[in-house]
Order: sequence, then structure tokens, then C-alpha cells
Amino acid sequence: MALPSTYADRNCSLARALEIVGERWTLLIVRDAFFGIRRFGDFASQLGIPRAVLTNRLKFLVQENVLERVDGEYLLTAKGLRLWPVLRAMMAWGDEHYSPGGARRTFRHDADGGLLDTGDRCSTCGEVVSAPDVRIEPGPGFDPGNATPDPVSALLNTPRRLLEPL
Amino acid sequence: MALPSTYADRNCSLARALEIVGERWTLLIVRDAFFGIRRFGDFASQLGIPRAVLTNRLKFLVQENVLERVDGEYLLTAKGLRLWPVLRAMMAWGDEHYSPGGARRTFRHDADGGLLDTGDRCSTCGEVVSAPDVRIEPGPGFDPGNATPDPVSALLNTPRRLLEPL
DNA sequence: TTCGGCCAGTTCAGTGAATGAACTGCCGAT
DNA sequence: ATCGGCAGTTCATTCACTGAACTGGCCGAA
Repeated sequence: MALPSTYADRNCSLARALEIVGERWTLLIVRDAFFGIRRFGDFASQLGIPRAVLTNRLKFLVQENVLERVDGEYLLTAKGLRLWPVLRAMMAWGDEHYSPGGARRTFRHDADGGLLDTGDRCSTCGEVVSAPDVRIEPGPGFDPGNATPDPVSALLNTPRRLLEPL
Repeated sequence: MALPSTYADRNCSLARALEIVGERWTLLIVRDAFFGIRRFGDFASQLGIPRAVLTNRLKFLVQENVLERVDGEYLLTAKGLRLWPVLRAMMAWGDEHYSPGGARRTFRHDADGGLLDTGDRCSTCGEVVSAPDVRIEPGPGFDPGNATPDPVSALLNTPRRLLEPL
């Protein structure tokens, strides 16, 4: 997927979106950013992605204003935060079809602890919650034996709010 | 993105989902399937995708039970239909950030004509609508000058229900 | 001041997938 | 028999990904 890979179909916003976040690794990088990862080395070790590719992806995401660099850290911009529903929808589909033990992660409204549906609507207060107000925790389908033992993963598998730095 | 590209992170359903629909072209193929395209040649000409790649992607999607072959046509399965929210979320993001003239397509509840929000909730009846009940039409940001003149595109840019064959 | 470690990013050779164009083979209609 | 359209294959080329080693800046300690 070359960078200006210009899916010819300009009249479909899906094609446009895929030009930005459709490359291999990109959405996983964005996911990790939501999970609180901010530094080059943490992205690299968490994803097992070749460093050269990571450099390219981060550069591109910054250029496209999905991430911004602040004090050497990579942070999601407002535009990047709006990708949360995309990730959420994909995770829901993956849980539904590839996780027989139930969802691997559970999402709650941090303010009132209400469970969030796949559209991030809170079962307690009824509001649609945006990313910074989401708390994420291991769900019934989470497999501890499958988790890598490094300290960063351990932190990520602990209940925590989205975007909270490690 | 190799086929068993095994994003190491098995405990994230996003990684699992991306192994299925994360390859280049795949989501565009699925989108076209929602738009009513069913035949090899129509996918190929509509997407401008190399035929060898199309063959691989269709084969893989059938193997993964996202599409099924019926009478030589490629149809979305129940599992494939559940990808609609993913496409919808991506289109919404693309519209929001890359379509200054407004959304390129508008979605309505076919039964009552109500506008659908980005979570496919109908503004008239309040229900969340699933793919077969969605009607799609060119939106304010649609650029007719950008549309290719072939008859298939012309059909696709006409108001119609999702999944309706050409 | 110098040494060493850590972190971010680059370089590079090897591999594998995407690309685009041409080709094959299978119908069904004339 | 033959023609045309459709589905899929083949093939040489190009391009991106991979993984491992390397470079260079920035500390903090000796």
C-alpha cells in the first residue's frame, strides 16, 4: 500500500479514509496510541513492527494530522480521536466472529461505570461516550496465557482509561 | 500484508479483524458488495484492481466466510453483513475530514425515509437500522464531475437500497 | 572531560507481494 | 464452426516489507 496510493475512487470517503489509515500496521499504531503508548520504542516493542516501517507510519500520521509530536512523544490529535468509532467497530466485529469466549475487552463509561455498547452508548446514563471518557478492562474472552509478560503489556492489560499515559 | 500475516497481538480483536479485512483493497471489495456488485468483472472494473489480486482477495473472503459464491456470484454472508458498521464508521471519518462540501453519500432508513446518523440510528423512528434496510443516495459533498461515466458507476450513484443487485 | 547506556531513527540486502498487460479456457448465442 | 464476453491465470517488473545491524544525540556518572 504505497503512501499516495490513490484508490481511484475519489467519490467514496471510504477510499479516502483508507488512504490514510488503510496501510498495514497503521490502525494498530493508532490503537496503541489510544491505549496510552506515546514513545517510538514502546510502539516498536509492543507491535513487533520493523522500526523502519514504524518511522514511515508515524511520519505519515503526523503529516496527516492524526498524531502530533509534543516533547518527542506521539499524541492523538482531535482528528485522530475521531477514529475511535472505527476501531470500536472493528474490535466488535473481531470479538463477534473470532473470540468464542466473549469479548476480549470490556468498555465502560469512566464517570458512572456503565457498560458501553458497540456504539459506545452507556447503559447507565444513555449518553454516547467519547474516547477520553472510556475505561477499558480485560473482558471474558481475554486470555492471560496469551499475553506477553513485558511490563508494558502488563500495564495495558490492567483496567485504565483510554489515552492515559503509561 | 501477507495472508496469514499474523499480527502477533492475539489478544486484541482489532488485530484479528485486520488479518481478515486489513489487506489493501479488501474493504473496498466489501463496500462494493454492499453496493450491489456481485460479479468478478464488475468488481475489477469498478475498483481498477489487478485481476490477480482480486482473485486472491475474493478467494480469501469466501474462505473466511465473509462472502459466499452462489451461481457464480459473490454475495455477502451474515458475517459479511456485520461489517457494515465498520464501513460506516470509516466513511463517516472520511467525510468529516476529507470532504469539505459535506458527506458524499447520505443514508436513509428505507422504510420511513428517516436520515441515519453515523451509527445508523434513524432520526424518524429511533431504531438502529441494519444494512438491508439502508437506502443510500448521493449527498451534498458528492462530486458528479468526479464520477466515472460507465454504466455501472451511474447505477451506483443513483439512490438505491444496499445489497440490491445491479 | 570522557565513558557508557539508552533511545530514536537510518541503512541495507533479501524476500515477497502488488502491478499491468497479455493470455487461456469456458460457455452460450449466431 | 465461430464469435464474443466473462472468469481467472501467467509472467516479468516494480515496489514495499522484513529483520538485523548500524549511527548519532542525549543524558548521567566517573
